[in-house]
Amino acid sequence: MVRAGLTVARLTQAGAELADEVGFEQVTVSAVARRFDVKVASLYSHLKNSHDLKTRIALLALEELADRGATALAGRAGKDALTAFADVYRDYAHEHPGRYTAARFRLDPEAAAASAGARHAQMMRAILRGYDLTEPDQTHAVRLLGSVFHGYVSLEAAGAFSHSAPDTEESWSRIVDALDALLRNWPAPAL
Amino acid sequence: MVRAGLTVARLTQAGAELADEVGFEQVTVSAVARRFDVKVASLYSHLKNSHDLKTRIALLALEELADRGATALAGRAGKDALTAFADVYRDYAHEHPGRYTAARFRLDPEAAAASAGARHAQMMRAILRGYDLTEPDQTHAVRLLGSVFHGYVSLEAAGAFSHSAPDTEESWSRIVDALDALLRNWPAPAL
DNA sequence: TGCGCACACCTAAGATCTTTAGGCAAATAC
DNA sequence: GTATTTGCCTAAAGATCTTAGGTGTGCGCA
Repeated sequence: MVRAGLTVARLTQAGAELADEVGFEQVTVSAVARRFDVKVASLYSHLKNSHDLKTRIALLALEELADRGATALAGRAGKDALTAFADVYRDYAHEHPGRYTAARFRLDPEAAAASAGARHAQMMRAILRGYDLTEPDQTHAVRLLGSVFHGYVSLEAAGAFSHSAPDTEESWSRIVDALDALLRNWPAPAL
Repeated sequence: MVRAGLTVARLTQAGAELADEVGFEQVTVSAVARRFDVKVASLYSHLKNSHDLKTRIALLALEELADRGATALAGRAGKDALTAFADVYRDYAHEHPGRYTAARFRLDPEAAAASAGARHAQMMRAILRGYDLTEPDQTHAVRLLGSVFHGYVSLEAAGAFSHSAPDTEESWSRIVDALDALLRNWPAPAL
């Protein structure tokens, strides 16, 4: 019989495609096996288990997202950088909804440490260099940016904004504008 | 044999408790049946299917959250209202992680329409009455608030902030302060 | 108080997914 | 060209979901 040429990388890739097509929740070891026209058990020489597959897809998505972020940030600063980076998140989520969901998959500590998570945080800090924030405030701002990007994209994907005007495109750009304004006038700690 | 006294409400409640104990992902029709010491098939006279159960838990969580929000908002305005409402979200997520996850379960349109989603939006609009925003900007601001609350709480729950100082408590209050400042100085549309 | 009916819960069974154990054949190594 | 590695397979057990059809309980009503 002809071998299918399974590798962890190809399985992960296929899982990511599957996620975009049918949703990350529906990604199963069986479904991936079907896609390679191979018996389910065969995947277990490459993957530890189902959770392992999902973790790998999550790590792939985080890498891709970080790569796009890095590209977007190159040669940009200030509001320009902020906008470009924000759009990377939203565009990625639109193009790859399943992968984006995967990127928010709860990773166990070891996986998290090996993930591109740190790169994401560093890029946000790089953006903030264009604004005038003291060190502790920078951390707060990083968390705010992460929250807004992640929150907006999630809610939009969940359809939370889909039943009200105006369109989400406009809200997005107005919100990014607002964040820029906020970062330029970050308030001092309350008394 | 003694009847267990199954009702949709009790099943939903049990599912919600289970979600908080072992995570929303682990909530299964079988697990709920086990909790009532009843055969799995028995639940299918009360529930349409597994998805139905999850939807009901999600609706329950959204109601509870809206109730708490309404209580918090009573007699408050401005920043006071904003802070109280924000804390409702975060506290609920801490107290009931499984339910909070459930609240973000993707609802089909009919379920969404019957959900407390509209109450949430209305409460946010009520908060914004304490700030001076024109109508379209109010919508953008509602979306921003939703994004930040949801995003922050999700990322915190996912452990995204757990490996860096300062503590998440402080970031949270500084971020709410920042939102207040932003709402008081909402920028005009970019040219 | 007793009768009948509705329905609450059950048994049975098929389908899908996960995971492990052990086997055969194809690729690779010498 | 043989030997070894290893990729993929068969087999099997356990879990979940879901449907179909059966039985006894408890309530409404006479």
